Amino acid sequence: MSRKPNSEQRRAQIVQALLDTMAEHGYEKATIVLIARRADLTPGLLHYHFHSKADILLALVKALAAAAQQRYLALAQNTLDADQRLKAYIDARLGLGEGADPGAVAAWVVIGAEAVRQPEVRAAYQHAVDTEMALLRELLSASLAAQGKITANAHALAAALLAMMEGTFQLASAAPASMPMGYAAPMAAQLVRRFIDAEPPA
Amino acid sequence: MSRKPNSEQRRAQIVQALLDTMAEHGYEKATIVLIARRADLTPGLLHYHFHSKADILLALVKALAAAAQQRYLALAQNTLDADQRLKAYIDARLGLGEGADPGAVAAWVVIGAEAVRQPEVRAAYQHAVDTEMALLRELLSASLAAQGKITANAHALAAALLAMMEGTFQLASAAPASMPMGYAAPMAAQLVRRFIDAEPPA
Amino acid sequence: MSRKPNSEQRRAQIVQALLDTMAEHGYEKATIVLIARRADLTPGLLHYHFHSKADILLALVKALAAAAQQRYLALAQNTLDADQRLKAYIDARLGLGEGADPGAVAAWVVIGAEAVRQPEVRAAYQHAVDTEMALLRELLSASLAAQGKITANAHALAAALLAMMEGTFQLASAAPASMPMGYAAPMAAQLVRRFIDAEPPA
Amino acid sequence: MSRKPNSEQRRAQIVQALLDTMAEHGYEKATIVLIARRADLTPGLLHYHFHSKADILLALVKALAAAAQQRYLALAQNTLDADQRLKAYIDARLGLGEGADPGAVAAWVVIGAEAVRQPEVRAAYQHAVDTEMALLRELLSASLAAQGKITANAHALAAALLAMMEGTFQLASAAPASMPMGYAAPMAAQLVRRFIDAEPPA
DNA sequence: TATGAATGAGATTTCATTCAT
DNA sequence: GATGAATGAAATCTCATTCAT
Repeated sequence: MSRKPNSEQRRAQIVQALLDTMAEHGYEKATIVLIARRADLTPGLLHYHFHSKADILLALVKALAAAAQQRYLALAQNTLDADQRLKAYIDARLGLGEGADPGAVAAWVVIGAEAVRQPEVRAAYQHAVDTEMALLRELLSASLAAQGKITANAHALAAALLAMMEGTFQLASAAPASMPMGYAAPMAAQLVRRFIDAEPPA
Repeated sequence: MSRKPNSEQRRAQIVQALLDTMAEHGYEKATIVLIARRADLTPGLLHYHFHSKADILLALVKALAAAAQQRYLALAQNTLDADQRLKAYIDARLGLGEGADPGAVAAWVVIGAEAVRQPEVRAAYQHAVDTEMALLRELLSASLAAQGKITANAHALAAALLAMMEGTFQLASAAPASMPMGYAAPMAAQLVRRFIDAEPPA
Repeated sequence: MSRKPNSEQRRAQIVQALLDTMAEHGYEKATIVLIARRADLTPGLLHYHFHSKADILLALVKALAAAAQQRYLALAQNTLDADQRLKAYIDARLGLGEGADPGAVAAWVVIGAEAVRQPEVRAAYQHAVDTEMALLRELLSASLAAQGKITANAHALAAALLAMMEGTFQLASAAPASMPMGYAAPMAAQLVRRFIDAEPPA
Repeated sequence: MSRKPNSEQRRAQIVQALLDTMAEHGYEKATIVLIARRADLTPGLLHYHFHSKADILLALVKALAAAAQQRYLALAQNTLDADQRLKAYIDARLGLGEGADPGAVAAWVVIGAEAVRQPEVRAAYQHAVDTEMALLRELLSASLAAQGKITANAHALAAALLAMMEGTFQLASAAPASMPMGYAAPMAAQLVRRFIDAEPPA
């Protein structure tokens, strides 16, 4: 409201700088000075725009969650059939599109670990997970229903798929050399497909 | 005359204290003082037995990897058939047995994030991942072969399954409230089972 | 709007405080807290202006070397004849003028010992020695030439004179009670004088 | 007296280890563990044979001073004439013989710096300097007298020569690359020779 | 808004010395 | 004599946060 015009831009700039710095150094070693340097700002200014370093992290978690939500909305707009939407979703998350921003992926992994100990981060992380779970469940239920299958296992299947996604991020960030390239999206799609095919009819 | 060395037990004690402390506070906030207090030792003694805090972490990574390897060996001894061995493996990793040590799981998640930025941790983490991948691939290949299926996709399937496991640990540690309980092991088993069933014959 | 930088004066202040503290306690016992106290600053601030304690030492070495260089320039400006310049130089270094800052002399002695083990200090120390050697050689060559003597031994003579100077500093700092007072400058001048007189003509 | 047979040998072993370690790391960084390792002993044993680390240093200073004294006695035994004895002394101190143990030279330089701040070391250092001064003065007086010269300046000349020696050690240890090789002994001898030659007759 | 110096709490690490065995 | 673990004090360094300008 009373913020000067460039405030929002500054905040975004700082949040992005935290993302970049965290992907490289982790959260604790992403010092205010390093973040400021990356953002091409001065340390003092970061505390003008954010109350604390933890606040920047929180803003980042929310920004990443919002970006995911955004991708969902873009996806939901298309009036594709259920199977195509599910396929598109998996590709968006695990395909080359996601791999195109390894920094965000690494930052997300670091955030996941911070969620283990920081209650506020955990809350934001859980909220993002809940949102994603709801979306996934919806996509899977629709796909199951379209095949005339029971939807009772949609929840558990969504959880397994989400875990696979999070684990893929983890492994891509921490052990890229050990994983076969490009395996994730097609294999996930096929696992889901065959699971659905084998489900009993409704 | 001379004093009896007790380094090995002290080191184990310290490593265990790091595990406990890390599970609760993360790596950076697991200070030497906290670790020492948990181990009921003085801070100086930690640096007598380990060169640095990073060294304790490295020892922990190796200990956890060795423990996993140990579970594999125990498993391999049993002369179960391929399917039973695969099922037992998944249960051991994702079932209640694994859940019985949530501390180790949380520590592993934190280690995964540290691997993003610490080269030496990354190397040890990757080694553990490689070992696990090799084991998983062997189990899956055997199961596929036993069904008379092609084994070409064993590698990608192993990667997907490993990702699902790592992601399950992550979600169990950081967003336990959001996940359906006990979903992981049976759902993973079923996904793999149906995938294998749908593979073409060799 | 923005704050005016004062780093240069702070750095000089800190370097001077290290000099004072080192002259009294040596390098290792010149702790950050002691230096800060002497400079009337907080310990943290020292690390804001210098990366490490070793960096302060390096700055001190360079400052002392620069001060010596400065004295040379002031000396060179005077258009005295060769003999007078040489005499003035020896007096400036070994006479009461130099003795007027026993702190700097003691600090220089301590630096010489640190140069034995710290490569970066050694490099800076060597550079100072090289500069001094070049100057001395020039002064001696001019004096020899003015007398019509060969200048082949100017280098070795310069080395001997420099050694005498360094040793005088050492003895003045570590064993002042054992040395005859005020012997250094006149005796050095006379030794050089008689050496030159006895050199063969060019 | 009541010490066990190997005590003296152990002490010598430890003192030598301090010398070696100090030459490389300086006094403060020559830790008990490093010294013990160099002596192939255990840390605890060092404090059995010496009350404190400072005590080992003191023993080292005395050992080095005694070794110099020893060289004097060996020298004095020879019934050379005054000039030859002086020449032999300078060679023994500054010639290749001395350069053959650069470790002892470096240790002596470090001791000189420690003498700036440690009273007990200073006392021992001064005693060594006094002894050396007395010897030098005697040699110079004898040489002057043998030439029929006045001996009034023997003290100041001895001081200058001692300073040159100490400075040579300093420069050889801290700036070896900057000094002409082998300059020290012949140049010192020549400086003294020409000084004496130019002295007035008694 | 913006700067950058300044603070102070706290972290890791070092190490002489002690001491039970 | 000998060992090596243990202690505790102290050192360097880090860094989020504050604040005068």
